[in-house]
Amino acid sequence: MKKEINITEVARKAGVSTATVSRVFNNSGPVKESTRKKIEKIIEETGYRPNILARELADKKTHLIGLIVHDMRGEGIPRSITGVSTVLEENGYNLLIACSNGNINSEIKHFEIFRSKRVEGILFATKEFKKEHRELIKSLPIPVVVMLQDTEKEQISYVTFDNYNFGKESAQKLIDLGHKQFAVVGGPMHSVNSEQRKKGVLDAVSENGIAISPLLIRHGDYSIEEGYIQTNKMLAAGTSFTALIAINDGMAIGAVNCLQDHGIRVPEEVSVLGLDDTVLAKASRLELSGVYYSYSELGKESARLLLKQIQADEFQFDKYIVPYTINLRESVAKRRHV
Amino acid sequence: MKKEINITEVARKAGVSTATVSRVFNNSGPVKESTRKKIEKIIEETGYRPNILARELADKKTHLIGLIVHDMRGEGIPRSITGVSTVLEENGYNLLIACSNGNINSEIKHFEIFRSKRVEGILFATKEFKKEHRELIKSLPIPVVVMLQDTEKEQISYVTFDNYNFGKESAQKLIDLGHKQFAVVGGPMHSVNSEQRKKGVLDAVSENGIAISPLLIRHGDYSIEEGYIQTNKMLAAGTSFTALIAINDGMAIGAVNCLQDHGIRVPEEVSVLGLDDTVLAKASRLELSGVYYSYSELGKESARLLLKQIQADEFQFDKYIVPYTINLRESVAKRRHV
DNA sequence: CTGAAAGCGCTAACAA
DNA sequence: TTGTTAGCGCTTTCAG
Repeated sequence: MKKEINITEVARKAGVSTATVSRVFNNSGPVKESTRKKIEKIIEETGYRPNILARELADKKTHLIGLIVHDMRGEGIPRSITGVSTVLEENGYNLLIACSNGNINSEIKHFEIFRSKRVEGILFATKEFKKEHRELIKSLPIPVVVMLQDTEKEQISYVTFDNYNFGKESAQKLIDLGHKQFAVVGGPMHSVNSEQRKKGVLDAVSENGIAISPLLIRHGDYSIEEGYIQTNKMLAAGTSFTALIAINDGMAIGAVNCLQDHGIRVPEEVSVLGLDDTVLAKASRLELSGVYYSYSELGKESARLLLKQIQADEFQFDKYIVPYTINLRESVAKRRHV
Repeated sequence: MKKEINITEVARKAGVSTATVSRVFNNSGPVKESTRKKIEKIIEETGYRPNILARELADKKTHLIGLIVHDMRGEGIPRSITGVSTVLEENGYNLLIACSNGNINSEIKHFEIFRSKRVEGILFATKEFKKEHRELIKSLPIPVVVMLQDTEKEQISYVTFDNYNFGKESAQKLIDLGHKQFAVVGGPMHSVNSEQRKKGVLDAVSENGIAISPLLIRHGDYSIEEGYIQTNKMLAAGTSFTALIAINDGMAIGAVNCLQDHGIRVPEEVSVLGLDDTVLAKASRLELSGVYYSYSELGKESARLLLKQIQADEFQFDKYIVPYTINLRESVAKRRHV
């Protein structure tokens, strides 16, 4: 195993001082052309690479950002990470990643490790934002930006999607198409994002003076299977509906499958819309309607917000809401037989 | 912005030397109970966290692993990363990630950066393994493990799937079901993984004395759309087939869609198999057959291999082939009308 | 049981 | 144009 060579070694071989080598490497001062050449030759020959740690220790800048995520399955987070990575690279920062698997102890541990590693800021995505998180983050001497959660009331900087509003606007679109009987398949009730979307939907509905049966509000775990199961239960309930909104596209697919298995035509009899628009939407035969929001953009903005705070050397509360687009496709139609 | 406090500061406040504080923090030497208590109190009060950089500089161990990937869309790589992350965490290592977007200059740059950051080893996933990669890696003073590529002939350690064999075995299964007329939708021809799978399929076919028309060997970019388009072209060619193998499940879905649009029943008239088994396979109405291999396992094994080399302090060539399972489901049937 | 001091590799201020 | 030196924060002998 070859060893890395250090600056002293290079200096010795070149018969100069370390300061001169440093000047050559960083172009940080005048060096006579001949000595520069000589040193460059040695660097070339030895394959010398400065030990950045030493430099970082000296000027107390690591150019390191820590990212803690709870899960990397699903297409959202990886795309966000790509966005983060892009912006960091443009700014000469590196990315330290930890995956907590939703375990709060693991999250806390990684905040600690990252702090010890002297990252200059932390990006944090968790399933559920708890009091412990708030306290931990408030006690940190470096800025933190929360991703995919609304931490407005904790006054911690965040970047997220406009869950409430696109939920509301989506429902309004269906209402505008004449729909009056709704069914909703929400996500897990402890998920803030899912609940916000659901609230948007329900608010739109009630603001239009439409009632919705509690039997037609169900919850699933985002999977295709659950979409199927919950839709099945709603059909069994016997209360009819002409529009179904699922909190994500996986469950929307399950819903379509279930409806079709019951001989119910989509969209002629029931329109289906997912509040989400991932690769899954494209896999289904029927072109599924959905709401698109860019995870990559979310990652980029999160990184930008964080770098801004690092550069400003202060943590002002800040936030960014990523825009969305509602894509109505095959699975949605005007209500018939009005 | 609060500042991080250092060991000297703690020592001063406690009225002891830095050596003693260090001993307390690391439990690395005898300390009188009363002084220990005193120091622990100060640590608690000040929230002191040692600067790991300094420690790392001192003992030349960063406990850092670098990971360079070309792309994080798709479900494979993120799952691999999770696997890597799990193993590294168990072993007290941290993960530095860079996304190259398949750009070779970016890849090289990150090898450089990681080396300067004194990572102890590098995991590398790229689309196409080039001569430049080989040379760069051979010149590095730290071990590298290549993921998702067979770098046997370059004698660089790697972890990958058994592409050739599962391609071959899958085709054999269909042959055993009586199929004699095959169609194949391969991936991009420059993709080694895809070509290996294809070769496996073709070898199985020819070893069984079956001929396959060149018109029924096509290539697509892995997307559902391309699966559709290429299948369409094969149907247009007029040569009939009873079994279609797509190099991944996305294209298999496209193929199924296309066949059904032509009124061809799956699997009654044509069996369809994807050499891949992701979330997409589950999204299709028809239960798609596929080959499953664990990306998470791939990540874990890659990390283990790398750590082993780091600990052994030598780069012996090593490799690991992740096992697979062939899952025949609804989309595959015995050949009828034999 | 505790402290003084050297050293990890590099940068930057100050001299020469 | 170049070298000397101090110092970044920590660990680790070596003395006491």
